[in-house]
Amino acid sequence: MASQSASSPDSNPDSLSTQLAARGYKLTRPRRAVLRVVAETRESLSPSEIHARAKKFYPQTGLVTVYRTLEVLAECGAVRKVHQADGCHSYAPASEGHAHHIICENCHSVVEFEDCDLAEMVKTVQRHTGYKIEGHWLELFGVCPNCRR
Amino acid sequence: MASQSASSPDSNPDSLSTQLAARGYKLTRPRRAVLRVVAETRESLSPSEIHARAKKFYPQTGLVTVYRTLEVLAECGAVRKVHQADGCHSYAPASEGHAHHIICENCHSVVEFEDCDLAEMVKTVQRHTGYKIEGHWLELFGVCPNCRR
DNA sequence: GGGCTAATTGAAAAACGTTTTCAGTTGGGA
DNA sequence: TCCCAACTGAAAACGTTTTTCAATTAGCCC
Repeated sequence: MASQSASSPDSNPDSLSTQLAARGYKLTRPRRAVLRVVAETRESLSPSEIHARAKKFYPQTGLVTVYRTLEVLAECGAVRKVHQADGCHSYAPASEGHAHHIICENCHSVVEFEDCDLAEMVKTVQRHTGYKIEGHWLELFGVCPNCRR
Repeated sequence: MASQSASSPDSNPDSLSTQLAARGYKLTRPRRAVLRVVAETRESLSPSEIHARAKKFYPQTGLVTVYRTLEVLAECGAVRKVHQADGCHSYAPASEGHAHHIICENCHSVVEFEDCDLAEMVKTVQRHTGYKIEGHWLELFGVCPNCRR
């Protein structure tokens, strides 16, 4: 079942805050700013885009702190790095557990989905190549409902 | 059916050469050097690794030219950018047509495979999200036969 | 084979994105 | 309120990629 990232329980700023606190991280102003940016977006954003937006909430926010906060959020699983043709330098909100992204080629909006049954394919490929397959990585590209109009 | 990249017809230096010529590219010494490196490897290599190896064949080869040649080769479909956890800065030999890579987490060796039947999944995801899905991108991670020993 | 010309080259410099360093600041428990 | 480890931003360091430019070279034409 697919779910809108921006409205999933885990990218809600409150639950993110408590999740950080639970892991012993302090809830500082710049972190709050980055959290808000991530929670409010439906697009994948580069660190510097996130920095620009975070400054609207807390103008002193430094780019360095954005990098550090993204690292923490990725560790918590709240964001995921998104890999695109032009590089792998943006982050998208993510909910818990195994999930993949669909990215709109037009507006970069991102939606998560979980239906990825690759078991059959993995078996075949293992048989053909002799590799022991331990993980996979899948992204879909397309056009979102908004941009189709 | 899976195929060893290094032995596929398209990463063979000769056919690569004629392919370049067909597109109006000149066959210069540094390009030959990069071609040989790509044709001979079974791993995914970063531009600077490729540069280091290319210098064995033509010592004057500049790193800039490696970047430029990789761009040309990617355009011809002879190499593909490989995306890994630590970044997306390496290239793997690629044969023609739609294919994906399996990358060994231990030695970075790369094998291609073509069995990717995602049609069913794509249909489901389209229904659930409203996105019109136009492409996908899949990489498998695992341990190659050599490293399993 | 020799010469011509556009494509290609390497070195240096610029431009990026990311990480490290460090002295000063701050969140949140005692 | 005080205290201290966690955290911060500015500056500098760093590695990768791109741009610039004068010199070189591949391959066509004669």
